[in-house]
Amino acid sequence: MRKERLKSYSKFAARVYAVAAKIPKGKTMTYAEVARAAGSPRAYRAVGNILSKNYNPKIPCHRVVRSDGQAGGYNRGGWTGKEKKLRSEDAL
DNA sequence: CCCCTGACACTTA
DNA sequence: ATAAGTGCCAGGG
Repeated sequence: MRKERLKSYSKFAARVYAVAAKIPKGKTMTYAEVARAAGSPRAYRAVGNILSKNYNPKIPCHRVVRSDGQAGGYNRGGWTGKEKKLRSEDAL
């Protein structure tokens, strides 16, 4: 049984969710930007970590990309074929 | 408190 | 351009 995440996330995590959910359509944010908006510009690592542990359906993780502009991992490595094309143009 | 893990970023070879 | 190493931060056990 996987660990139940419940709402045990800290303020930082909640901030990350808020920021990620705020990403407008046709736009992409890097983990660094999200971490910065979350309050810790150096916590881009924690952002990815929390995002992966606490995945929300309202959080378009595929819009969150790396500094290279390359997407990281959606759904813990589970990409949907359509999403792949979508994130190519980002729902353009 | 200590150790491990993780969907990153940056530098050097 | 690619690979490997290092540094950063937060969460969970």
